[in-house]
Amino acid sequence: MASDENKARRRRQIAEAVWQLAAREGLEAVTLRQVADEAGVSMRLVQYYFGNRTALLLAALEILNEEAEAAAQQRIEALGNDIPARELARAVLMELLPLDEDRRRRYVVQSAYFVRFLTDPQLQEVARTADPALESLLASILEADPSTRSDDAFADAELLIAFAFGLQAEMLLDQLEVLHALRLLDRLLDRVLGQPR
Amino acid sequence: MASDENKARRRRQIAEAVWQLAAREGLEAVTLRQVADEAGVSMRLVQYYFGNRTALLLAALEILNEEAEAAAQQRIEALGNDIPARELARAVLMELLPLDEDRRRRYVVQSAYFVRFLTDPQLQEVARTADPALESLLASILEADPSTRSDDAFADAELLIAFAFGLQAEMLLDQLEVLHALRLLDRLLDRVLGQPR
DNA sequence: GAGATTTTGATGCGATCGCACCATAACACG
DNA sequence: CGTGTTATGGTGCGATCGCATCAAAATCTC
Repeated sequence: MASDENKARRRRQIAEAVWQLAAREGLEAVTLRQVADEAGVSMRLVQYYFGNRTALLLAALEILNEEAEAAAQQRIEALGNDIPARELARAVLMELLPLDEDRRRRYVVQSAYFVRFLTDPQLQEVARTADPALESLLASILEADPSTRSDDAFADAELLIAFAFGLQAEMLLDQLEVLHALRLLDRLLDRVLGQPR
Repeated sequence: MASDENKARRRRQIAEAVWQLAAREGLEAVTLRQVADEAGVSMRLVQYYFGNRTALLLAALEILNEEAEAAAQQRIEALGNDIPARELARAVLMELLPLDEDRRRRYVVQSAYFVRFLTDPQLQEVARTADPALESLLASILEADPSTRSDDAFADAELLIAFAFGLQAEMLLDQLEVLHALRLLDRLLDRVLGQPR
């Protein structure tokens, strides 16, 4: 039936309202009534599609993560296959930075969920199963680089990703300009992979 | 008058209740009634000492930051003056990690405020004026190290601190063990300062 | 012990919250 | 065309929120 994709579209539309509200006023402003207003639908519809508020917040996060991964993969694949490993690793790490309004909004929302993970034991499981694929991906990229002889590519990947998350937070706070952040990223890549030139 | 320090004690006691609640159930659970219960005083007293909820949250953060800085400074000064620059830098960075319950609770609370900074324009100023001293401190430590010839110690300091913040987040999520985090920190120090041995 | 300060109590007001109930409009499909 | 699923709107209930008001204890200070 076509109603399935209509259903998915509706859910996405409502989830988008959740993101918008969360990014603008925080997760505690994500009430059923505000979400309904933001999405331009009735509060009853939000209940119809997601049940209760907890389920709404959880589903909105899942949809956000799906779209984020799809967008990141698309942006990286657009670079082509024949770029140097260093450039590829750089692109993966840059994906974690709020370099446009889309990603900025996304990481603001993710930060809000991050804090909830720290106090809500029910959500804590979701956080743990979300990321480790990222480290593996980056590690495999680093290992494929002939010019790099790292004794532990996975450790380097973990190191780089932790650094990128730190940059992300400081950029969200407007403590760090884009160009400055990229300069630090390149500096770290130099230290970890060896000078490129 | 001695009432001034009594007043400060009372404010600290109530602020402590704010931290406890925020670390356990998040900042949105910090209501005047809950804070009063947690502190073992009447709600009226919380109003008496802090006025409204906004002022309470702001004051609780300021007191938290003051205590954090004092504790960090004390812990670092306890190391003595004659330790190598690398060890000193390592100690400064370790101070940013949740290595005991005190710091864990503190960084959970700070993370909650961090997210509020992203949406509350009134608080955004506080975030910007909080940290830059940390980078300067670490940069001066790095510069004092004769075995290090960095072209830009401040950039190295920024890099290391961003990385430490990333570690902090992953540790708070229990995605990273303490020993693993310290191994990554040492690995990065090797890359930035040069191998120690 | 008088006077100032600190602390508590009871209580109410308007607003908002999540959630549920009921009725009905729009639409798909045999 | 009738029937059943899907989608929508309106509305109220109990709970909680921040904040305020009026009054009075309890404690401290000199």
